[in-house]
This record gives sequence, structure tokens and C-alpha cells, in this order.
Amino acid sequence: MGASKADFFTKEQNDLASLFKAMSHPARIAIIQYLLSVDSCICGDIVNELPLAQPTVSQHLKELKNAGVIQGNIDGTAICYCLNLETMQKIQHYFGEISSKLQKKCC
Amino acid sequence: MGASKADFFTKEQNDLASLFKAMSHPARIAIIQYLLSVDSCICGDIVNELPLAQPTVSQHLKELKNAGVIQGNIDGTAICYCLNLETMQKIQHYFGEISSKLQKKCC
DNA sequence: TTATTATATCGTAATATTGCAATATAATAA
DNA sequence: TTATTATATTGCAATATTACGATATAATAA
Repeated sequence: MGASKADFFTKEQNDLASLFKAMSHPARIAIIQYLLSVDSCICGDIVNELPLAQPTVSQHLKELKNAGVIQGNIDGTAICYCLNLETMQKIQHYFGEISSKLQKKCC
Repeated sequence: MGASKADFFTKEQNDLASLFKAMSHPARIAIIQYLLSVDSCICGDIVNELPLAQPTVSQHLKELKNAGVIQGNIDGTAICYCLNLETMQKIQHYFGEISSKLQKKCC
């Protein structure tokens, strides 16, 4: 046996888990924070910002993009990555709902 | 080589990644949603709510507790688990900050 | 055309996660 | 005391993730 019983859970549960999994690695958090720190979205130097090899960074960027955390647009020879505002707002809203429901309870 | 280069990232980056990792499995999302759906926090029947064996559920609960997503209090022979409001609010705030910074940018 | 530059993909070794049977622990009941 | 009930821990097989060298792709420059 081992990993993955995804079929027994709802699509919503699997989708949320995938979204959090995309952000469950410090390198990917670092990418998110870096994209937030630069003024524009033209960011061809993410590789130089991280203590990881170029293929590893490329792989992390792909995971963030697949999960909808970032968006990537081709810009000549470089790729222009930026955070996906809609996804960030969706997560904020999800935890806002949880927080307000929780406040009406015992703990 | 393989997994884990945690030493090269900041404590904040590692802590955030751990928090999201705790929520990166559909079974753990299902636990969060179930804890939210019951009125009180006396929940000795989480095992019956999930399509997983008791040791597996116990392991998932431990991970959620270690990450601060849930709190567990001993209640006689049962354990009383409930969501950690402070953690939920912290996540909401983090993505609120990201969203408002993003809105001042190009994309 | 041949560099050069930037990013992606492949292949694979190291490591981590997942799930559960078996077993242990702890509290209460009989 | 011996059940019974509820939860935790151990050990291990199956699977997934991580990291990167090697290589591929694609755009521009010389």
C-alpha cells in the first residue's frame, strides 16, 4: 500500500490539498515571497535568488503554476512569472470563513 | 541527493511550508472540514468519518496537532480535538497581506 | 550559419510520506 | 482483577517528492 487514497475524498478536498501542497515547500514559499517583493512581474532571475540548481527551480515553478499559485507568460526569451491574485484571495476567503465559523463555537 | 534543503531557507519560510504541508492531504482537509461541521469540540468519532484505518487517522491528527492546525485535549477516555482559531486567522491574514500588495501591481 | 542565453524536460538516486496490521497505552466498566 | 473502549506507537511495504546532471528546446545575437 502507501500514498494516495484520493478517490475516497471529494473534489473540493483534493483540490484544496493540492493547492496547499504547492505551497508546502520552503523553496516555493521563497518564490512566492520573491515575486511579491519585486516591483514588476518581469522576473527572469528567480534562479539566482534561490540556493537551488536551475532545473530544480524550474520544477518548483511548474508546480506553483499547475496549482494556480502563479501565472507565467512568455516574454521573448524569458518567462514572466507573477502571483495569481485570484488564488490568493480565494485562500484568504476560505480561512476567513473558517475563522468566523470557529468564533461562534466553544474554543 | 534528494529531499530537504531546509537549512538554506529562513525560519519563516520553513514554518509556513510546514503549516501548508499539514494541510496538503485530502484526509487532513476532511478532518478540518469535519471539525468545523460539528457543533461542539467533543469529537471521538473522527475515525468513523473517514475511509481510513484508525492508525492512519491518528497519524493525520498528530500531524495537524504538531503544525498547530488543531488542538487536542484529553477528555476521559476520548480526546477532544478542535481547530486552532489563532492559526486559521494567521493564515487568513497572511493571504490578505499578499492580496493587498498584489493589487498595487501590474497583474 | 554558429554562439549565447534562458528555461524546460529526462533520468535517476536520495529521502519523505502514506497506509495499515500488529501492538501498546490508558481510562473506565464489570 | 479482567474486559472493554478509545487512541497512540511501531515497523514496514508501497508510493511520492526532491534535487540535480545531462540534455533538449527556443529565442536572440553575432
